[in-house]
Amino acid sequence: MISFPAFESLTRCHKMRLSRYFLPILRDTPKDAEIVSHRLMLRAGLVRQQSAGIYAWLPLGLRVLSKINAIIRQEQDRSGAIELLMPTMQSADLWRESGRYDAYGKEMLRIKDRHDRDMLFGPTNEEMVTDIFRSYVRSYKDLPLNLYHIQWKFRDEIRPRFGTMRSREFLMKDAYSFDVDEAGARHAYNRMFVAYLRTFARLGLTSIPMRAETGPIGGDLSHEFIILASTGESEVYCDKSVLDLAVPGPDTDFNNVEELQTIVSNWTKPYAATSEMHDEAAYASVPEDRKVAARGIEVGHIFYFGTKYSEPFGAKVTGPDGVDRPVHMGSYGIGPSRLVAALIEAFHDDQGIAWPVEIAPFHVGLINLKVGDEATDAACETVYRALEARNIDVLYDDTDARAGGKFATADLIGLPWQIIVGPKSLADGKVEVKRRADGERHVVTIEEAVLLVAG
RNA sequence: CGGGGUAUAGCGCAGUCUGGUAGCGCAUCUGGUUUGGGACCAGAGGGUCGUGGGUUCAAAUCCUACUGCCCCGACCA
Repeated sequence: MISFPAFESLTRCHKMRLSRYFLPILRDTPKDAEIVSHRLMLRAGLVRQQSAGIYAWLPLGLRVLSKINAIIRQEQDRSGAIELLMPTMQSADLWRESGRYDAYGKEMLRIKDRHDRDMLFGPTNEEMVTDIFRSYVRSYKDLPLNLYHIQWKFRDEIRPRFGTMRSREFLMKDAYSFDVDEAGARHAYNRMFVAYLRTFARLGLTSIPMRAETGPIGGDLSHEFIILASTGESEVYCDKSVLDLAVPGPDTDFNNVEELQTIVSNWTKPYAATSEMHDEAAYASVPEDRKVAARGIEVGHIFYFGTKYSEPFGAKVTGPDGVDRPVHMGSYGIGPSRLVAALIEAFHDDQGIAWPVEIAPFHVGLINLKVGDEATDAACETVYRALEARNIDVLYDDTDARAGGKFATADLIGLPWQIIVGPKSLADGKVEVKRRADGERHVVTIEEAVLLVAG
């Protein structure tokens, strides 16, 4: 099977000249944007609003989204999930089978095709994936199975707001697990739990799993993954000790039931709940100096729902005893388009965005302070080619703008490293390297600069 | 869905009360002077004033209907 990271590395362009790029920077803040991530996404040319809660992803924003998706894919694949791609448009008949065509209400965007058939823009895919499953899978030997896709969803929110944080059209990674019994489903749940911890950590985020509403099934198998941010929509309460837990490493054995259960148990032991699930009595027993009451952004949600869909859909497998049983299912969602906004909430300062290295749209911004000058042009070309040779993503500012404007743009779009080439340092054969996150600068030779940013 | 706003050049706004044929800043283009943290001078281009209907000699401006967008509340990756 061709893995997506390999596919993406074939198509990704590693270098770009700003003079030839499409990067519409806004100097002024559009008045609609209330929260900092929304402002910066518009100003840095990541997205453009096309309608209420509907956004076009501009080239720089798409690069970030793609990098997030690549990390999500790697961790989903590592945990044993398998990617497919289901359509955005779905037939209403499928949703009538589960009873959700009526139950979903106005949040579902309903459409009629030319033959007057009832269609809808999918807000989620439980029905469709269950239909796919029941069409092909007959035996317990084919389980466990976890199918996921990354696809656009539409939920006709009453009031979309906060840019891509709460949009109507949004990208979602949704995974669906199928197991022969509840014990198997619990292990499937734990696999996703660990995959999520790893995914958010790789994105540079500290995520906290919190008990969430379980719906009709009950039990303890639903968690929201929350990152702390003052602009978050959720009120959260937790025991600070959860922040010190070690994230499971890449060598985690996802087939080892005990190992995963131990990890999940450790992570769910400290108190952590959103306001809906908050238990004052339990919170009161958390030592005073470890209490955290804050706001958070929900970036992931996992839950087990047993046979809620498999039963009405007749999604059964034949067990070793020859008896057919409906499969036990769970679903697991991450919102990449929301994550872009959440990441900016977590990584910005007064000058603009400061992307974590893993998901920065480019790794390096190469700034030519005197375009047209033979020496600076030549030095920049040398750096540009050296970075290209090492497959380091570079955005080369070869425009003839003034120094101040270039610095402002570079800080705004927030690439992790800036290599600044100007006559001043070049007089000594040096260039300047600036780390965006903390502003630390080094005046070094070109060779040293390339090594420095290469890490 | 209820409440409150708003709609004039790519962005931010003035002009509306008191009707007379559209302006400012930024951005863009041209020329010049500049050039290490968002320069300066001179010139230029760009607008069915959200849409439809109405009043009037005349509508961005008054009346009316509609629509888009934003904000505040209850639901959600």
